This record gives sequence, structure tokens and C-alpha cells, in this order.
Amino acid sequence: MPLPQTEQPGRLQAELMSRGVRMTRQRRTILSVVETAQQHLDASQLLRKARRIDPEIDRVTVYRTLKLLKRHGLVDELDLMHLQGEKHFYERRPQRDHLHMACLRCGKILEFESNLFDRLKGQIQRECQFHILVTRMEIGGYCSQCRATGPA
Amino acid sequence: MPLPQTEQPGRLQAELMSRGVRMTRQRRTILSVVETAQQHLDASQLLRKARRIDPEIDRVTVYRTLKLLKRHGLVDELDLMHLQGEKHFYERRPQRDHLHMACLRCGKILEFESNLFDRLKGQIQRECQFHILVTRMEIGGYCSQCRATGPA
DNA sequence: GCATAATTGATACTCGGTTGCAACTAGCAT
DNA sequence: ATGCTAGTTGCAACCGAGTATCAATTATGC
Repeated sequence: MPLPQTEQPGRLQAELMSRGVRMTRQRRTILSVVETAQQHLDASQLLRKARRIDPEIDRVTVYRTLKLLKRHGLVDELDLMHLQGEKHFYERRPQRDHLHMACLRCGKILEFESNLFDRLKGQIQRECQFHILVTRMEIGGYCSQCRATGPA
Repeated sequence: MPLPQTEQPGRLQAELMSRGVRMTRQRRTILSVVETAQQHLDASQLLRKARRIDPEIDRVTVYRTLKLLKRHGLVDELDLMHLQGEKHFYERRPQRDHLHMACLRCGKILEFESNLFDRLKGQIQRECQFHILVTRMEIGGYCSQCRATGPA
């Protein structure tokens, strides 16, 4: 599931610094991993990739940096329907929100943007007077290939 | 957040038995707690309530019964934006799907049904050829009261 | 009733994530 | 450049949700 890489590198770092967040060697490393990721990574995958750049990085620092990014709304946290246990996955928050479909058979993750999705969020803000900060829509089922072959 | 209680009691039990699932004293107790719950419960709250009826029930049995109900599509699992740690919450699967809004300030959970939501799911089934089994849409933000008082 | 396959409860364990704290350091002021 | 200090790091110990194992128990079909 290659994510569209419309981000220039260093964007996360610049964004955090502009908000007065202190930039450490470890954070720079972790941010670069998040930015260059080609798929959704969980904390332990992130740690492994970060350690290939800086072997001294501790897992606690990864968790703390992810929390920081979440707090600043720069990454979104995904559960991907708990397809792989209780891990959480992370992705750079995109320009336009999308939803995730998880195939319960082959484990593939698909993304989907939709006007209806955007309109639904608009409706909620209006009708419920709810100020939306984060959205997470995940769907579990069978992808086109797996449904063709019949349920496992 | 009182859930609409349009269910007659014993419905879950009947549903499971009709599918050939063995009905034990413990299961009956847990099912009755799920059915009469007035809000979203997590596993440990469920255990506590079940133990008020049958003090011998073990937490493992609660977990196993929840897994059973999920497998049969009779309850939905919610994360409620991880507002309260990594717990999962459960609710009887409703006639018509709804989404959940979690107020990140006061912790209130709101539910919302919408034609746009239904249409969005239809669009996904059609355009992505994805066979939907479970849907989970959760929104984090500020409810009308909390946004009026300004962010915490 | 009986047989038997499924279920239960106890215990130990896994795993994702957090806390407390002493050592370190980014970033500012001088 | 140097020093100061609040913010950050790494370590180790911890927490809590959920799972595996297995002997003892029990629901259900005959």
C-alpha cells in the first residue's frame, strides 16, 4: 500500500520547531523515518527503522515522540481493525482525510477518499455542533480479490 | 449516553443458540449484562457487573464470550478514540450503523446516524468492490458544550 | 442417564505502552 | 564562547489488557 509521498522531507521537523518544540538528534531521526515510510508503521517497526540510523535510540523515546506528534495533530493513529493484535499504526496526517479498509482475509489495507466522507463530516459539525479534531473510519471486510475466491 | 433499548431481553441468547452455540450459566449471565447495559462497557466493567449476578465468573470467560459475540457479529468493538487508555468497549450491534463522537475534553460519547454515512458505505461496496462486514467510525473533538466554554 | 466434545477457571505469560528518576543537552541569555 | 535551566533521554521497573495451557467441569445429543 504505497502512500502518496507529496511531502517534502523535513516538513515535520520544521512544523514542530515553528511551534517551539525542542529538536533533538533522536527526534530528527524518528521524524525522518515517519516521513519516508512507504506504509503504515507501528511503534516497534518505527523503532527498528530508527535504530538503523541511530542504534542508541530507546523505544520509550519513540513512544514519546509519537505522542508528541499526535498531540500536535501531525500524525494519525490507526487501529486497522486490530487485524494484527493491539498494535497502533501511524501515518502522516494527509491534506484530505481518507478512510481505511482492512481485508480480514488477506490483511491488505486500502485507502479511500470520498466526497460523501467530507460531506458527512460537514454534516456532523453542523447538526451536532461538534468541533472535529480527529477522524478515524475503519472498515473490515473482504477485498475484491478475496471476496471473489470466497470466504476463507 | 442512554442507548436506545429496542431489544427484547434474551435476544442474544436465542441468536447464539439458533447458531448451535452451547449455552452455559456463565454465558447467560454475561449476555444479560451486555443486553441491559445502558452505556458502552469495557471488559472489566462487564466482569464486575456479571459478578454481581454470579460471583464465580472469571475474567477469562468474559474475554472469551466477547470474542464469541464479535465472531458472530452480534456486538461491535469500539475504541472511543482511546480516550480512556487502550480499553475496548462493546455494544450490541444495532439495526442501523451509527458513528461515535468522543469529546476530548469532557469524555462524553455521542452517537449519530446519518444517510450520508449509509450512502458512503454503499459507495465503498460499489466502487471498491469491498464486501463490508464491520464499520467503525469514531470522531474526536469538542462537543457543543465544551467548545462553547473554550478549549481546556 | 451416559458419553463426549465444548467450556470453564486458575495460573502463568505476552505484549504494547507508561512511570520515575538520574544523567544529559538544546537553546537562550549573557 | 560559556553557563544556565528547563526540557529530553535512557534505563529499569512497572501496568493493564488480553491470551495460552491444561486439568476439572458441564451442556447437549443419544
